[in-house]
Amino acid sequence: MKKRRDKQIRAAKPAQTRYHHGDLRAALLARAAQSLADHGSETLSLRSLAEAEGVTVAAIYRHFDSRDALLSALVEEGFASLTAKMQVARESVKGTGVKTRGRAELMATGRAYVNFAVDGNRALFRLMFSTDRSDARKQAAACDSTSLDAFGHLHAAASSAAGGVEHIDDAVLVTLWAGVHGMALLMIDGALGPDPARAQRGLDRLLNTLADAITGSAATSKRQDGAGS
Amino acid sequence: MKKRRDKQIRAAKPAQTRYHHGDLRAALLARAAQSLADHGSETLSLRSLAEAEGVTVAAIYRHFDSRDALLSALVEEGFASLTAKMQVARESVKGTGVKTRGRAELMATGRAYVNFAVDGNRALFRLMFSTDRSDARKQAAACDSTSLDAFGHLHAAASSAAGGVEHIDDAVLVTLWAGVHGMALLMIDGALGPDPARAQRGLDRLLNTLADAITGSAATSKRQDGAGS
DNA sequence: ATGACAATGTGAATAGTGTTCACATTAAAA
DNA sequence: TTTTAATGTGAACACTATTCACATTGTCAT
Repeated sequence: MKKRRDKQIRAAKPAQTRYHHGDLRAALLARAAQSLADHGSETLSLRSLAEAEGVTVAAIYRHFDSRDALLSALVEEGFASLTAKMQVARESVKGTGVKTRGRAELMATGRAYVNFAVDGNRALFRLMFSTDRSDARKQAAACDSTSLDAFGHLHAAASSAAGGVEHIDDAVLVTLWAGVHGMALLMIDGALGPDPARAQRGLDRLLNTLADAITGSAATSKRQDGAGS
Repeated sequence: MKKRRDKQIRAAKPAQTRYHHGDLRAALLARAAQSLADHGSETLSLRSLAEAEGVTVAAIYRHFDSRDALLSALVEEGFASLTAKMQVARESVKGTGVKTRGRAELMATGRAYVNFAVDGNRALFRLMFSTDRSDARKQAAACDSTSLDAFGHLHAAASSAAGGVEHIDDAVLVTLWAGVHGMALLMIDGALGPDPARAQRGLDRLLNTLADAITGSAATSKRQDGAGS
């Protein structure tokens, strides 16, 4: 069977057949995001998008230069959403003790990174870090701004974990990013098996280990907090 | 510009126009692997593959059920190659001291994982961990066998690092896998910037930190070995 | 209000794609 | 040698993205 680009995205609302749609660009993005979440990025056709919106394919090209451009717009939204979620997670950490609060911030931020990817944004997350879209301009810009925003939040959280101290070793930050990034992708791809608790334990261990490395404390091998159930 | 599935894969050798190709399946796989490395997985067309091999598109379907099935065959080759490289790397570690040798094995295995992905297998590596190919059967099998082979090598290396037969905590292993996996993908996607040394330092720090966590030793924050120069 | 103009949507056409099918050719088995 | 299974061919089908000349509409200055 051929992997069709899904035809029946959603039946369009009546849309009193007026010539101009009103806000087509936003509508297309919303429906594309839905289709992306439902069926992945490869099977996402401009034709079905247009049909679902009660509009012609060519109309899409008044708002996006190409299919890749539309995907890039979704990616941009995705990065904004990711950084927002990380920020919210970090700021919503209550706690008095400086050290324990820093660790909690680090863990909340890391969990937010992974949860964003796993909770309803699997295909989007993969797309966000895929470089083979043809518009390298957007990608370069994204790498220097949006993507690094996420990195910035990890950096800030790590700083808090270090007790507000500046200048966290870059190698540690890269390790942190790689850890949460890899965990997110392994979970998305189902490589860790069907048990979600396994990934959860792994993530907690990862963040605790890195928090220990950052604060310089030791004897973390037996740590279990946060993984409780 | 449309993202064409590349037309000019390679001019076919004369191929004395005999009706039967001889070993079409292998030839297709080889050329597909080349195209994958050169231009990514999305732009890989059966038509160009067939043309390059001096054969008709339909002939491909005598050897593969679908395009996805061909890609899955490449994925299988990829996992075999990855695990082989990991094994070679781990076995080629010389050393007398039990502890230092274990650590060296862990680092060699982890580096092999990342190097496989980065050195000429970028698109393949992404494909290997992509779940949206339609043949879920192969994927499930791959998850239970080939993919877990790689995990097995990480496990063995971690065991060595622990100084022998110890029972390594699964959460630590997952952390290890996530770390090298994420590092590989961040490097592939260029998220770490143009400086390769940065990723190298990050990877070394990651592996050292995890080796410390496994052996239970402490005070590793200042460790620098392996990241030399 | 009216005209000019830019924004937006339409159809049709082009070129490329995976997949299937009846048929042709060849190698291997009986 | 005859039969049979494997392999390759051409032509279709149903998709896809992209582009183009053209039609319709909202907006803004006159």
